Amino acid sequence: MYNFAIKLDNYTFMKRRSLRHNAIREIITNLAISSQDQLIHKLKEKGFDCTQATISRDLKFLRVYRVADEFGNYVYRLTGEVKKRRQGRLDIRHLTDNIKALEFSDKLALLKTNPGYANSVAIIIDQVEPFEILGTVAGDDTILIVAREGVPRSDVRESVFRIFPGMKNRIR
Amino acid sequence: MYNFAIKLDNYTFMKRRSLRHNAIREIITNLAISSQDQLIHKLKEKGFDCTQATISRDLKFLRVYRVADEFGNYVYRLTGEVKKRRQGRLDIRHLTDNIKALEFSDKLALLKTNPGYANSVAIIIDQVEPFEILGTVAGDDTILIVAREGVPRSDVRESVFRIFPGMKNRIR
DNA sequence: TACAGAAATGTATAATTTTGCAATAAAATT
DNA sequence: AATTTTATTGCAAAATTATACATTTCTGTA
Repeated sequence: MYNFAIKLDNYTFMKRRSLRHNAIREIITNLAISSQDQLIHKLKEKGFDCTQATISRDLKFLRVYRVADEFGNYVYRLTGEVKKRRQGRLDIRHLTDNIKALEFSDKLALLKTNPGYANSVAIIIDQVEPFEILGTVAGDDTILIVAREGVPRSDVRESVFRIFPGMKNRIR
Repeated sequence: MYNFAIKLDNYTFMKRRSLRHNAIREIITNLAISSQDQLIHKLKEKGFDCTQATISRDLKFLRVYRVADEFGNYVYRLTGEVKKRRQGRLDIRHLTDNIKALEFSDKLALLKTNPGYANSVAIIIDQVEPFEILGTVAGDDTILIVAREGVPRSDVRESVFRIFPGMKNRIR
């Protein structure tokens, strides 16, 4: 008699390492862990006893990484995890440095930025709410600016320049 | 005479740090860098001279992280970098679960997702390159889908459903 | 220009992570 | 079961990264 389907909901037969890996996944998705030592302690609470070296290998195996969060603290993340929205203090000058071009096509204005900056730049524009601008849609490195009906390009351009004064200096 | 397209390729007025940040982005997207010392050397080749401490701060600022690659080596990655993950059933399934609505306005289609998922979903659409869809712009929770000229809404809808079959079951 | 405050950086050091190697445990083979 | 092979782990040291503090550079203003 053979087994054709093997059920694995019983953790009893799982290897110790696999169990620990699962525990690690669970811990770092629910808690803000910023060092392997912290992880050791949380694991101990769950009954897993191991050294920091083992954790290091586990994290390597699981492709877990450590990255700065929005508050400037380091946290561990699972690969492929969806990143959270970023809010907070944004430096106009810094953002301006990452704006590459302002172009027009029909009634749309496109603000090109360095990769990853579109959202931050668009947030500023949205906060200012210039009369000339109806709304924006930000991708990764491009912002689509929709002008209010009847507003000419030059006005849109000026309103953007009003928000990011540094841009003017970089036009040749 | 007006400028309708404004180019900003003059980096002269950019802060030193911003320039270095750009260089770092470029280096780690193109090369497999596994330590900050390696990065220092590559930066030196590009004319940026700084210490490891500065790099550490730069990487923290840029939300760059280090993770094990498929060969067991550590490499630096940009946050939000496009992953060349296999496009398996599970991924599609998971993403579909995070799609909330498909709406139309004039010639534009808007795909609403849960926060943070717009980019991942848009990447899939871009990869498939359906004939009906000219391109997409992804924000945080909204994707703007631009249809090819003359393509009716129903065709756009069908092409989206073809990519995310699970949608049909959930969206009326 | 001179000055005050803020931002960026280097130095030295602390904190943290990674790894070679030996020991142990687990799995496979005979 | 005994033996061999492979995988996992701890220990200690090396490698790497983060940060406190001092110094320099930058920015805006009088």
